[in-house]
Amino acid sequence: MGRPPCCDKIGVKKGPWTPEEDIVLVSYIQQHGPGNWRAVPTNTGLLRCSKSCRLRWTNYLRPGIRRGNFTDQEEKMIIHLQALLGNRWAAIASYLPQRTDNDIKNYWNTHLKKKLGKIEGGKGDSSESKWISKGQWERRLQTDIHMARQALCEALSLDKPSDSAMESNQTPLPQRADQVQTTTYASSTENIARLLKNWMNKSPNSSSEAVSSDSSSFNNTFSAGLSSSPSEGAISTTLHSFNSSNSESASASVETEMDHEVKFETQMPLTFLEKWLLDDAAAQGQDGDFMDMALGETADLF
DNA sequence: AAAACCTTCAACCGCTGGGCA
DNA sequence: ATGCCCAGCGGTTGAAGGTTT
Repeated sequence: MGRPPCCDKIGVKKGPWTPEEDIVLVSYIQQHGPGNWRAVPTNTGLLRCSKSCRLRWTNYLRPGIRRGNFTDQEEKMIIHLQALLGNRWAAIASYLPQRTDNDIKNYWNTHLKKKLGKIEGGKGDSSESKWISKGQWERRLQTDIHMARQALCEALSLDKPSDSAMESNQTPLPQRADQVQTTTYASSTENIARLLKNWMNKSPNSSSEAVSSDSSSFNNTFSAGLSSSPSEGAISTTLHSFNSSNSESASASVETEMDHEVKFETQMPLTFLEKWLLDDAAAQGQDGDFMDMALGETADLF
């Protein structure tokens, strides 16, 4: 009874991914773009189920992922959004395009929950219980509507040539509109270079000098390191073509993420979000307590 | 030095909902 | 209208590394 497994368990590998597997997956997506995950194990020869491939890509190999410590701003935003949306990590992650939902979820469970727990401990009741008592689903629904509206606005504004967010070149990172491709390229390069670096370091035959996280040297490394791979032909394609094919044939979600990334870096999303939420609440004139609760509680924490 | 305990996070599991025949 | 397939999501697990005793 029950739902059959997504893939037959026989011959399906589980556990941590090896650099070799990563490279095969990346090279496949390089050619075909993300999506149609069902076909990925068949076409690549990877002994992984489609879910595992998708997860590996979205949580680790996807371009634009930032790893490491969360900034104060990111932390505040997560707390903020969690108060508004609950444990809807994918929705929260859409406002932190450099972070995966899995990362945010882990960070919440390992860091923020404790942090909040300490602070809330002195206050008595938890914010969660408040939520339930105040009609959580109605509010979530409202938030969903707001999010949809915002997404539409953003989508429409992308077509405008003079987006103020795009004009900013004061950030240290290359984030102008004409540099988005470069950024994407660098990000994916960094991800893959990192895994290659680890791979090379682990390999007794390899020289650590051969690998650099510098994107300019990556292509050489990439082809050199893979000359014995079974899918050499696919892999020898440059990452530049990966980037361009990705941007052309990849799913809309990837493009949206890139667009989010540009805006995130240049526009202080927390204030933007707050303004949006406050404006909306004020316009409706019926949810002041909701905003007070969401913003007030998190504001106290810092 | 080593055992016990704790923390982190990558990966898995199972459920849900949308698309399609 | 119905059932199947698939992608996506959130909760959970467990291995690995770090810290404490």
